[in-house]
Amino acid sequence: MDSTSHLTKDFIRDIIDEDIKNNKYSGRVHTRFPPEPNGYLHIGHAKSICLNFGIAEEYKGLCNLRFDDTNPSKEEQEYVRSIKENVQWLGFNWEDRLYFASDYFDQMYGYALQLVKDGKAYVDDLSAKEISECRGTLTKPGVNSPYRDRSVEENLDLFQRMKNGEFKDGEKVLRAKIDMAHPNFNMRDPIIYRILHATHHNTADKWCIYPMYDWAHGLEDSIENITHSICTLEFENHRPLYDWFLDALGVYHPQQIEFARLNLTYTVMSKRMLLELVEGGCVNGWDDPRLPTISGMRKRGYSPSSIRAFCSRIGVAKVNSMVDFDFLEHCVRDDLNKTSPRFMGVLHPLKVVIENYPEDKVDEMKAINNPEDPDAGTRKVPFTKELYIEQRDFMEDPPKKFYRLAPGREIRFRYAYFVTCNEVIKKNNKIVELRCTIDPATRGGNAPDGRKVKSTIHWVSAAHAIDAEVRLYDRLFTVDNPAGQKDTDFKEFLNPDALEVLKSCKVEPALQKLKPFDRFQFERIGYFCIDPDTNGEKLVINRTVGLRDTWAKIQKKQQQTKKQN
RNA sequence: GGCCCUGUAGUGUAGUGGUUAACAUUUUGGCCUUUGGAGCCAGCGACAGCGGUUCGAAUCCGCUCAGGGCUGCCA
Repeated sequence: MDSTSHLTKDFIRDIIDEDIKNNKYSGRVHTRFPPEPNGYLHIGHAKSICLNFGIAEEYKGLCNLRFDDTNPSKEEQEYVRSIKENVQWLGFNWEDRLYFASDYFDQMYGYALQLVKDGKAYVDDLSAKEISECRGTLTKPGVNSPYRDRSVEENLDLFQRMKNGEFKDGEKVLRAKIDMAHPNFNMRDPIIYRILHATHHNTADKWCIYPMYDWAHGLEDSIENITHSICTLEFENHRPLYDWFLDALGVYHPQQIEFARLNLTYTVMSKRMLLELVEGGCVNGWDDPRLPTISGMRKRGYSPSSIRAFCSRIGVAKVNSMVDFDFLEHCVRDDLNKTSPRFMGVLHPLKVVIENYPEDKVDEMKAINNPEDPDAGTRKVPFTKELYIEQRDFMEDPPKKFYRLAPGREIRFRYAYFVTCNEVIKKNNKIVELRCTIDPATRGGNAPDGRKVKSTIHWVSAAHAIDAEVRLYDRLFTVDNPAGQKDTDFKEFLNPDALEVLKSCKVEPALQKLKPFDRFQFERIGYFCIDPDTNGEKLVINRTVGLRDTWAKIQKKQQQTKKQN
């Protein structure tokens, strides 16, 4: 894959290289992407997907899609559906390797039985609160449960009765017998099974005991013959337990490797916060284009390849870091620039009348579809006497360095003519119309006498324009780290201007042919895509990201120097 | 107070005992241009600190400092 191929190796690929060299796992590479189906995937998951599936591709190995569905109280089929869709959309293929942790519940139970028989696990009657109290603190060792030394026979009996539903939620748990004084909390007799009388999205009411993450995850990896179990940094302290379980059972033992999860400025990435925004109505669902969810980004107009390129280019390491949102935007512009067809669209229309142009004439101007891609060809754009241009492309009293249209000034209308503004028509002191003339000799955009103009602007024929609603998206939050502000709820930093709806935009007729999710560029404005709200009556367009805007920067600077003086 | 992990330009990464410390992004100039887009050229900008080992340390060792994680019957 072109843009997604990594330029330099990271520490994970170094480990894999070393393993292959040493013939560990007989040179196999088998990874997995193991989401819990309790929410929609976001750009942080994309990093993990690209890592796991990407490594499998590079090493000619395999990558499984596995749902880690061990907690029925939080999980839903709808999330399973969306996750599968997102992974596919990103361009990855799990082939016939779609698995559910819940498919292994029988095997996991069998392994638990083995652990009990080996005297390495026991049933504890302590309540959740008591267990917590016995666990000790960061500096004080824990104390043993009074039930820790039950006989194997008693434990076996009790555990089977737990499974048979003889006890209520929370009455008993199965715990590994490790070390209550261990400096690592995860090793202080961790809970393996809890009682939960809940209906599971996959196994329905078959089970009333459910395995805990630490017990389940290593077994899932082991059962699936995974070689490298890649997860995020917060599981570092769990690795000794991961290893302990697999060693205690004497089963196939993959290795866990941890990397730093992705953080992005001006957004939030935790499922809890995303859920809060969705359920609190701060956004319109999980696929709101303001959200960093895969579904939201898709609707916003991000291409799968742009996301893959981003994930590849940010690299993988063990330092906690915060990637600039600017970099994501750079990656999407970079990708879309090469692939997007260009169109002309006017977001804030200002009428222009060409005085020296015949009333009924329609001239088809030839426009290039994509200057980056000659194969994209050309199209015809109708030019007529009455046109719309962008309000910001005209200034009655232009400041220095404003090169666009102004009274008495000649500029170029893209793919059309040199145009001179002669008169400004106002109503209530507001500019409502411009009277201009063209130089007929400049048709196509060049003057036979070789004279130049300072700028080129886009336009749309009034008679042919399609009305469109354009939704402009901006960053979701006003601060770069909304989740990291002490004493203030992250929602306080929501950007009220993250969505701006423009109802009366005028776009060129060729847009009619596009379908929902089609991506394109409005020349001189930015990258956009068709929103699925589009129907026969209404054309709705989402802005993915604006073009780099040098004039806006100059303007900003001019205003700043004005303020200083 | 314990255990684990991590410190390289503003940001993200590379660098595995000898390099003018690299790349990308950001930013600042300039060139080019029928998108003030794209592209091209140049510039600014970093090894957390202190010791040690070594002819030589961003790299190895020690200490200090800083950041992150760990006390769910969540994952």
